[in-house]
Amino acid sequence: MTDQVEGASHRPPPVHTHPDDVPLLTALSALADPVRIQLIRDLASRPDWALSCSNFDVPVGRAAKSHHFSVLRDAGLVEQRDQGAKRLNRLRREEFDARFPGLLDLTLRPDVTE
Amino acid sequence: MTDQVEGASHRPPPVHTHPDDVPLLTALSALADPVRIQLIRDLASRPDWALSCSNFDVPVGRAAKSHHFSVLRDAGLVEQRDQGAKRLNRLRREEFDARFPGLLDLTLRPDVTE
DNA sequence: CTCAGTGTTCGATGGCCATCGTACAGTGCT
DNA sequence: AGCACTGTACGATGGCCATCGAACACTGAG
Repeated sequence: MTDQVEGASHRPPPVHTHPDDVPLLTALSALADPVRIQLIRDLASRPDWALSCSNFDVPVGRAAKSHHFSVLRDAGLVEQRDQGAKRLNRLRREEFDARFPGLLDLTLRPDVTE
Repeated sequence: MTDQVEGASHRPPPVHTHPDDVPLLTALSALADPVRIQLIRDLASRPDWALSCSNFDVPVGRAAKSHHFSVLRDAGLVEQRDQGAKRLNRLRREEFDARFPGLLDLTLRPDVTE
């Protein structure tokens, strides 16, 4: 029925951590990984909620990918929303930037990769 | 004689990497460590060349400390200069900030530690 | 209901890294 | 020369983490 009101989701929604509750060390550790940097950049190149987890092109299996998204959620970098079987993603640009000014911009700059 | 000209140092000078040659991932990995963050903060709280390696109050032995300074050098964060038996340190504020704007400021902010 | 697709969880594994103790090399002082 | 101090190099160790395969749960479609 494509019902938006009677959600009745029989699946635990993803647990999020707000950037304001994230220690600096956690944020830096989350960003200090090539796969996660790639995920963030891919995410930034598309509109919010445009990509589900399986749409990301990274050289790891589903299990590892799921793990990486968990790390990104805990670091306040990514928000997830369930829609059907898919789990849609959004980069928490403004909130994360308010907590760690400039850090996300730095990560998204293509020239610092060398 | 406390000669400044006839240095004749029989010791290999420390190898440095300029921040411009440092990939983002290297910089983030270097900063994603509690001991190194402490070293950087201690360094920032004193004038340039004021501290030798042994002066830092970090809960690790000499060997580990030496390793950490090596990592910081490779990440373009610290410059070292030999003076006698001591090895003096300087935080490469401007150069590093030119390459990764805001990253060092973020690391030095005391409130993001939580 | 069955099936294909999506994502999480679990246990196991391999590798990287922070740390330590020790030995060693310079340096300056007596 | 002898000594105390500073820092590095080396080998070993322990722990953490990224990854995988497999099993499982949920979803929407046929």
